[in-house]
Amino acid sequence: MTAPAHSTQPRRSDVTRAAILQAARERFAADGYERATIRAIAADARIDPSMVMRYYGSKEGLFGAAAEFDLRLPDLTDVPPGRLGEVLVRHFLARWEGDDTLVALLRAASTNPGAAERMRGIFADQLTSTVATFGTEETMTARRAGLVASQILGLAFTRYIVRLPPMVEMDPEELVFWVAPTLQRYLTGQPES
Amino acid sequence: MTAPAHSTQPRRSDVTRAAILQAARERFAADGYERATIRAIAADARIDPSMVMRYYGSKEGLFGAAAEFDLRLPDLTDVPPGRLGEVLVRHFLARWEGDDTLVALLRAASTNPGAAERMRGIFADQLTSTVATFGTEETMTARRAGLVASQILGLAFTRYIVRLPPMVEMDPEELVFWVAPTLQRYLTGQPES
DNA sequence: AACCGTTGCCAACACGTGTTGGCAAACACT
DNA sequence: AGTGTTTGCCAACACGTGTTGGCAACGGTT
Repeated sequence: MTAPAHSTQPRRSDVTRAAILQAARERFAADGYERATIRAIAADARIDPSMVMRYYGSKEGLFGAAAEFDLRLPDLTDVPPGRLGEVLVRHFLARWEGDDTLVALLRAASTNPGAAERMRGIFADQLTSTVATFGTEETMTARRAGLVASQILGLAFTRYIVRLPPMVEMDPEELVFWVAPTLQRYLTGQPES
Repeated sequence: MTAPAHSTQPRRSDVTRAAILQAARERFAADGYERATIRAIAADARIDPSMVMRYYGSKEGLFGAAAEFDLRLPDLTDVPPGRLGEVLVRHFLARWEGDDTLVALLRAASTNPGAAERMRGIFADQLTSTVATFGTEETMTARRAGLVASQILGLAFTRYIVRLPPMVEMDPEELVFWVAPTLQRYLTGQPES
């Protein structure tokens, strides 16, 4: 909102903007939307709180920018149909170990309506469209995607948010071993007769 | 803190206490820990905010009282071993449709460390001990319980918190159909070789 | 060198929060 | 009837929040 939105020339303040964004992601991920204060984020980024306002307009605007997230779902067309679940779990685990964004979004979605809306968008659009590539019937596709989301988000929730000890201790391979068949069935299992 | 803790005679203010508790549960469930204000809870209970403090000491104390929760897991010893998953899903769905407490705890656990701790306690103690009734090896039992929790909480999270449309629209029977086999495998499936 | 937009900080505002102390009415009990 | 306790409300405090406006230093352009 400071310059023409589609201006492509780099601004001198880009490093500051990036620092703010990273600090915001970390704080939102660690504390959730309401506990993460602009002052704390600004302190992490070593700048004045008012800078955050100038560059991102408001706290909600900052969150909107910090919680931009792409699942980066792989192309599943050339995956053996029997290994879809396994590929998906692996992808998700790799995707959010080391990226705070999803955790931030997850934490915030519990209390912030806007964040919940975005979460809905991500899993409705990105996941559903991926599931649809090899699915058939429309409402069934949506339900399969929803079920996959329920297990995936439950995994993330128990492992990264609540930190249930057994879920934290299991290494990725063991999680894949247990969870992959679940997703597999949600994706390709035969619906109720 | 007002009277001898173990006094069993009813106080005249018990109805007020109960009203506060119910309003607190609803607010915590709807808004999460930080957004649910003492003033709003007091207004719902048609009482002065200072009453909340007198009866529950602090906001955290109020939450502690409001989020007291028992999973009320049924005795699984006389359930056919092949239907454990089904029984569990049914129980959970019935348990928290119409009781805000778990939703309140779930929302709060995302941002409030104390709530997360309590959540850990509930699923570690209650669920694990139930799983242990027919389980064998100790760390394996804990992991089975964790996996069950991941799917159960993921179900609750997507259905009641984020409200993913397909997860909201599915009726309980359909959820049972899909999720029961997952829990069944987490409970009785053969571990990694 | 003079100019103008950008980057940054400081101080402050308006507001909502949890929390407290005091005081009046209602009650219980002798 | 009189006394001590309980229940409730009011007003206020101290504090942290998001947010704003002004002002100094800097950078590039002419």
